[in-house]
This record gives sequence, structure tokens and C-alpha cells, in this order.
Amino acid sequence: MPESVLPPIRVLVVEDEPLAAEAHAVYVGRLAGFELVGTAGTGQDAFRRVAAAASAGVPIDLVLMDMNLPDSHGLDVSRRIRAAGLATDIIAITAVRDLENVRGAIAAGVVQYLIKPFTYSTFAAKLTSYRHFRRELNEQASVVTQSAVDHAFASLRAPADISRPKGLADSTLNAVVAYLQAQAAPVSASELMKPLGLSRVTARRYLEYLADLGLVLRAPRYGTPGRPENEYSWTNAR
Amino acid sequence: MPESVLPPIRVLVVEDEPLAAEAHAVYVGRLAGFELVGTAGTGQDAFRRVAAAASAGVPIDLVLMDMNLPDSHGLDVSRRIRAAGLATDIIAITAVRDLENVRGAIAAGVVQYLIKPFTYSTFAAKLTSYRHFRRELNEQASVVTQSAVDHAFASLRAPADISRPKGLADSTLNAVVAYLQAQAAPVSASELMKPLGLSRVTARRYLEYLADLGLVLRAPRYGTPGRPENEYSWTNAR
DNA sequence: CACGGTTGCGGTCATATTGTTCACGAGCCG
DNA sequence: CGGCTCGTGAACAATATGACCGCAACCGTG
Repeated sequence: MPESVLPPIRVLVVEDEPLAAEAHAVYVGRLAGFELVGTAGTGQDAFRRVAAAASAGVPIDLVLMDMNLPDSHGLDVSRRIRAAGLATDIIAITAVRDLENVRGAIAAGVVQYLIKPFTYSTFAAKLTSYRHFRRELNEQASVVTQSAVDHAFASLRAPADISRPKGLADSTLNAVVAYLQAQAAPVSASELMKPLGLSRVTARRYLEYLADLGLVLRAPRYGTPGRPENEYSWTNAR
Repeated sequence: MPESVLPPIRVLVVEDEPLAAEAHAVYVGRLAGFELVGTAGTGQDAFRRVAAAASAGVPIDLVLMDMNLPDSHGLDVSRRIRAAGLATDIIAITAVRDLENVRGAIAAGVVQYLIKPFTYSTFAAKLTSYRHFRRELNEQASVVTQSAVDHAFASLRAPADISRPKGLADSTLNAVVAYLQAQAAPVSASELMKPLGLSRVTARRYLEYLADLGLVLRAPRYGTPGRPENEYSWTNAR
């Protein structure tokens, strides 16, 4: 079953302060799987861009929305987007951190809430977890089970485990990546253990990590007796 | 922290089928910390009730929204509530489980997505996790931290218990469903084994499962020698 | 027209092989 | 020397496969 490479997630940065806007834009550009489609400085402009993109057939997938805009509040813009029925997800970015705003953000269908100031790693964690969510939904042809839906919703939450190789050693990781890149055909965990001298458990752990990161594709291999074996292949995309 | 100080979460059940509405109402009543404020049978009625309660100063906290309503779609009602800026959370309840609806639900700020039919324990798990979320937010003073917000979001979408029958793998199930949906003509178990690389036994097991769920139709195929072969076709129900 | 033979799928079971988890040990750093 | 990190091996759970038998409809003969 051919698994297509995912198109990048199209992002619009909404932020009135030029310096911050620039910073966010740079951050987005640094992340794999995201494509910056522009920045907007006002609520008006933001809504227009989102609506225009949707009707032009190249919808904006994600908006990084500052709450404090010169002409309106970010929540109002979010509500307008909702009211128009646009299928755009929104991550709120704000220095305001009172309860009412958080509640309001959730009620406006905001997917994540980032409090300024934040570090790049926090930012990256949020967006990565969003990418995770997108990928999981895309892997489903059609959502069939409650567990699949639960999984998708759960990956919208903020895990701190992104890009933090916990329990993984850099040297081993490098070896695995190098071997995968050299190999044209997909590789299974058992096939990895011999050439690299790793145990099955360890090999699988690294492959699984890379798959979660979206760097390798994972697909079950049928046809042999026994539980199906997952095979992993390096994605040359990007 | 004493739980009794919290006011109950006020719930509105939106469901046009009287039997289901009654069942949901009973379920809500059985859960501690929730208070049923009524049921609505149409989208119009639902919106009116939510708006009226908000302006009367006794806002509805949570709506259990059926997606299939006689006068409009649940997502449209959700968008209207959003557009009005009402701080009400929504849990979607639906038998429809395609990708588009799930995406749309998230974009409409839906907090959880329950697939009908569900057991009481699934229902209870979803509402309990929502109650957790409410409590966490209420425990905060007016100023919140990033980690507190993260925590709240996480428990908002915490996965509940699941009940995919054992012996079936999600990835295989997805592959089968995807193939069935892509195929216009009915498919037999043997015909499924080649394109997906599955054995006949496995293919049949998944097809049989989907048939039991009512997602595919099963019919014997006559005219060929040998025992008649069952053919399965995706039901485009809805 | 009746009736046994042929055919090829339906259903079940044992088997194979991996995924997962857990406790433990080896190396490293302070 | 103590604590932390990472890999290993073993035990257990999960899940597809192959083989086997029986069945239900076609297909011949009488």
C-alpha cells in the first residue's frame, strides 16, 4: 500500500509587532513539515487571508494567532473564522494568561495555547505535536474506531517528549540513521539487529522514535507467518 | 481540594431521537458533578436554549450534541454558538465517522468526539475526563502558567477507554477500509488478499468484523462453481 | 428428474514470529 | 562509591499464516 509523502502544513502567522512576527516566521521555517504562507498584522487582514486562501483552493491549515491585535482581539478573529466554517486550526499566542482568556480560547476552538515569552523548544514542541496530530488523521482512510479518534485528539495535547531523545543515545541514533539512509529497501527491526549489532528491542526503539518524528515511514509487512513485522524506510522528502 | 465546593457542570442534551435523548439524559444524571438542564430536539432549539441560559446568567457549560439533527447539522449549530461568543463546551455524538467530520468537529472547537453506539463506560470516561479538565482550570488562580495550560489541554483530550476487539490491528483495519472505499464493486475475501498482501483468513476476519459492525454489506455470490463466495461492499450509509 | 461427484470457499486451530514490558547489568559521570 | 543512562534477555501478549475439514452450490450421469 503506497504511502504518500505528506504535503507540508501551510501556516499563517498573525502578529502585529514586526519583530515578533519575524521571529515566529523564522521559527516556522526552521521546522520540517511546515510551510509559511505569510504574515498578517491585523485581525482584518488575517481573516481576509484565511478566507481568500480557502476559496482559492489552497487552504491555510494552521494559524498562529496573537491575541492582542490593533484592530480586534484574536478570539474575535477566531470566532469569525469559525462562523465562516473554515477548516483552519488555530494556535493562540499571547502574553495574557488569565483564566477567562484560556476558557474563551477553548470555546473558540483553539487547538493550543502558547504563553509569551516562550523558547524555541516550547514552540517547536507545540507545532510538532500538531504535526503529529495531522499525520495521524491523514493515515486513516476513514476514521473507523473510537480509539482512532481518541488517539488523534490526544496527540493534540502538549507533550514534552518531542525532540528530546530520552533513553536514546546519539551515537546509536546516528548509526541507525546512517544505515537506513544507505539502504534502499525498507528495513525491519530484526533485519537491523544483525548489521548494527543491536538487540531487537533496542533496534525497534530507535526505529519507532524516528517514525514518530516522521523521518521514516512505517508499514506492516504481511505475507509471512507470525505477527506482522513493521518495516521502516527513510523518507527522502525534505 | 474539596470537590464539593465546585458547582455542578450544567449539561444540555441535544438529540432528536427521543429514545437516545432519554438514554443520554439518564447517563448524565448518573454521573456525579453533572446537572442536566434539559434536552433539545432541534438545532434551533439547542441554540436558543444555550443563548437564553447565557443571558439569564446561568450559562450551560457543556452540550452533548448529536450531529444529525432534523433542521440542521450539529456542526452548524456549534459554529453558531461559537460565532455568538458563548463560552460553552461541546462534545460531539454521532454515528458518522468519516475524516471530514472529525476534522470539521475539531475546527468547530468540539472538545470530544463520541462515536455511536457507545457503552456507558465510554460515555462516563469522556465526561469524567472533561470534569477533570474543568476542575484543573478552576483550581488555578486568575494567573496561569504554560504548564498549567498544557495540563488542562491534555486532560481535555485525554483518551478514554477503548474497545477495539483483540486480535485486530488498527493498521490492517485501516488498510482494509481504505481499499473497500476505493473499490466501487463488491469485493470478496480472496480478491482482497492479493492487493493488500493478506492471507484469506485474515482478510475474511476483518471483513467479517466490519460486516458485524454494519459498515459493510455481505452477500453471497452465486453462479460460480464451488461453495458460494461472500462478497463485501462498503455501505455509503448517511 | 434425482442423485452422487466435484469444486472451491467458509470456518477453526495450531503455529510462527514479532511487538511490548520489565528487571537487571554494564558503562559513565560526579 | 552512588546514581544515572542505556542496552539486553527473557517472559508475555498480539496477530497473521497454513493446514485441515466441512459445506453449499454447480455438473454430470442414470
